[in-house]
Amino acid sequence: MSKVVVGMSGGVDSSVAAYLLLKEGYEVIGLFMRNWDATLNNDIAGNPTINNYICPQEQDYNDAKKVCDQLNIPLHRVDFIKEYWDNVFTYFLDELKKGRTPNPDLMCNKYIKFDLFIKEAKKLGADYVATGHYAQTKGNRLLRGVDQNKDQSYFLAQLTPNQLQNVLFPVGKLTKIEVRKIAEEANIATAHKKDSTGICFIGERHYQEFISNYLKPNPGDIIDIETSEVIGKHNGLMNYTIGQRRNVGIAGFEKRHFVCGKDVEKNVLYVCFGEDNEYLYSDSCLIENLNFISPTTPTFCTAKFRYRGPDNAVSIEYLDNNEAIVKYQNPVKAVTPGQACVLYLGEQCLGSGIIKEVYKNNEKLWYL
RNA sequence: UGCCUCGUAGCCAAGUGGUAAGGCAUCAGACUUUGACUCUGACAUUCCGAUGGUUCGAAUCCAUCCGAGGCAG
Repeated sequence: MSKVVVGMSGGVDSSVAAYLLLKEGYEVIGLFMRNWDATLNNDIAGNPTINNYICPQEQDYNDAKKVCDQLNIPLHRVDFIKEYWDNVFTYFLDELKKGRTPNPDLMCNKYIKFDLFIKEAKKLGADYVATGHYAQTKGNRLLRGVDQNKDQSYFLAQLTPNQLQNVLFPVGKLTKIEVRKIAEEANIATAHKKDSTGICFIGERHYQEFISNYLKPNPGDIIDIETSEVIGKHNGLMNYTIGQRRNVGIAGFEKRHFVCGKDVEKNVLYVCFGEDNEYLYSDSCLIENLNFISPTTPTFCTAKFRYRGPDNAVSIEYLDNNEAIVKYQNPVKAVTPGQACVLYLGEQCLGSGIIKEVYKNNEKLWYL
């Protein structure tokens, strides 16, 4: 009988994953991992649960334990708090300092869930490793999850084929509604638990307050990129991303404002007005850390520039150093350095790169 | 000092006699394993710089005062 270690997060998806694997006849072992400790990590300001009697990570463990008891499978536990800090959170902060918009969850999957976690699972004798991700594997290829609305392949697009070897995503062929239904019918304890959101393992936070625990505020000017007028003060470039409208702190203008750029040297935040302002659009970008999951490297495919963003038709020019130029068929709004450009061919997720520079009419956008 | 303009919620800003548009911000919520984006709802209950007056009735007309800016000097 094949042995599969399931990453139990304490949510419905991994609970149902374990349940389904049991029904399929696997020997199932649960493994819970904890990667964030608010006290150790000085996560104080903007933490809504800091004063709770029981912290959310422990509550999640208790939920995972409850489910494993129900399913009559063992639950092991491992802490990667230091590793998460070193590999994911440090990267996150470094990127912010550069004025970019990092995506920590991609790195979490690359360095923690599909690396350290898998190694831990192997120590437990795993033939396979499973998680509750909405994605599908085909051999060591990656496919989108069937539920278009929940598809999480975007977050997995920095994994290597090797990392996807012997990985199972049991809920990837289901919709969220079906997963909830299965959980209900099987009376699984987490059947009605709310979906988790926010940075994985950290949770929802008041973003600016959360960051203030780690990066000092650094106020500077907000400038209207079209008139060069100073129209306000920002409290640190790390608090803003391209395309952002809320929490910018300026008001009194006819049209809606959007963040369209930042200058780390001058400590300036650029904004523009109107939903379709030209400064928000680009027609190509340079990506780095190009990672291919698929063995084929096509010239034409589609690309997502943000999680849950639309698929855009693109063409690709491959360069050296794991870099490539991605040209979009139509201009795209708010393509942001630091975010992942994830490439798809139909349902297959080909791989991804991290957006490094953004261009329009063959010129690098000076304000990004 | 003479003359002129203006003073509406946190910020812009309609409304010039009939009983306070709208936008932005903010707050709450939906959506969401990245900071978004998007969507929904709330948001000046005697109040429109202050005080008097005209009027059935004024933020809208008149007077004075306070405050901001401009022209002349």
